[in-house]
Amino acid sequence: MTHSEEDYIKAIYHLGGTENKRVSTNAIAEQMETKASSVTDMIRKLSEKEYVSYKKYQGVSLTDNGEKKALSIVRKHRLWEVFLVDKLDFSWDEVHEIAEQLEHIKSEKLIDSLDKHLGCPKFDPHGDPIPSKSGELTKTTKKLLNEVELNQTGICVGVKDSSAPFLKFLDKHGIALGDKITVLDKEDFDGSLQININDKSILISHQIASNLYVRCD
Amino acid sequence: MTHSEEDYIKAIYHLGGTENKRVSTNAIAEQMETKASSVTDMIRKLSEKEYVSYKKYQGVSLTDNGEKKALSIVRKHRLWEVFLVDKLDFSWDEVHEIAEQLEHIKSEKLIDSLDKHLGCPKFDPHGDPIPSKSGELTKTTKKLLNEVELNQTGICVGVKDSSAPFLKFLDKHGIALGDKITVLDKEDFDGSLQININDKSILISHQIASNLYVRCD
DNA sequence: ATATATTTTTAGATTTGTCTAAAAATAAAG
DNA sequence: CTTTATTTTTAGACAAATCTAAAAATATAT
Repeated sequence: MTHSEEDYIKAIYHLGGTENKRVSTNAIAEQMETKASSVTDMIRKLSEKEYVSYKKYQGVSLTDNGEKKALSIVRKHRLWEVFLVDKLDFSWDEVHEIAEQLEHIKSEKLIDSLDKHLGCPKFDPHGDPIPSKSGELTKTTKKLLNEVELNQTGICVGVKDSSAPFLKFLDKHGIALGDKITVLDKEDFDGSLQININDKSILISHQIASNLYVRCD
Repeated sequence: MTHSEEDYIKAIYHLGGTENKRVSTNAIAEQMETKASSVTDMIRKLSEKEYVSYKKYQGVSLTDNGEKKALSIVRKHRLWEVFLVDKLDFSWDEVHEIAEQLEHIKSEKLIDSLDKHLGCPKFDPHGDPIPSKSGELTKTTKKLLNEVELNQTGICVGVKDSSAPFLKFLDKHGIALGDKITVLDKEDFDGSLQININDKSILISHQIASNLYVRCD
């Protein structure tokens, strides 16, 4: 399987082109920053190889085989992200591009060993689940902090707004990736939240809360 | 710089096509398991990009720029080999193929971090020196054990014969990669060697000695 | 429902890296 | 110093992945 074929499979997967949902040619073209005509060509090839089911003008969806392939690529991508953050001290927002390259390295033993070396992590640095070797996904929803219910606890796994000012704000108030956050109170008036983080209780605005992703297992 | 271009540069480097020594088209073709005509084409391109100096029918040699590039690729290759052996518990004879893929990953920060993470190693698992970031090579000769002088000490860094029987022999007699070996005596009669290894003194045949590489710093 | 707009596909061209087969240059041998 | 053999280069073709421009199918709007 080609580097490029893998990229297409992954794109279709991320657009949700699985379990009977069909994905349009244009959507894939946009996702991959290429032209629709190129997409049609590649889809033809993937269809012949039975990674996708394709009907002219009706879009594509992954076959079982294609989805398995997609999950294996996603697994590699996310494991490498964990490696970069946990072992090489990259910050979670600079690993994507490199993982995009590393995910194409071909060696089953390499991925198995890497997985063990990292302690078989279940989530990547952005809080997204890592598919198991057999392709199972831990189905946990990552949600915005303002959607978390009262007295529930979540782990901070990412940001929606990744602008420098926002990241600086988080840094200043001691909110970091991996921190455990409990929602103590919700103000009806302006939607601001009283939260517990690192054994301190602080008040944060709705705008902050609606840009912070947490995972509640 | 393309994946393929990098492969050619590396091949020329390994054939010694540096410092005024020219390498023949056929030699490159053989090394890369491709055809001479393909080599000519690629050499043209590399010549235009000034990575090699090329005169028709006279072979090629790397320019300063090309050599720098080659050293950077070799550096990546060998650092990844160390990673695979030291961190992922690969054995030193199964890492080459994977490192061949990993050496093409593009990220300066990645290699710098990897280097630090591994403790800035000076040699790869085969005993070959790892070029520094600026392209300097520790010039130590790796030699066969039977070429080591009396009372000199070397570190076991590889084998010439990598057949299963030989590796089994080494295992059985407790000779492993990284072991310190001192040559205590040489028998004129049959060339066998009395060596000290792991605080034990043993006698090994010339045939064994002439298939074991050591590094004497 | 018919005209218009959008999406998707086709047809033909391009680039990269490769190949085969034939021609040209160099090296080796008598 | 010719003739033969080897090496290297050219010429032309091919597969992969892409693009542009035009045609075909589908969707939208009045």
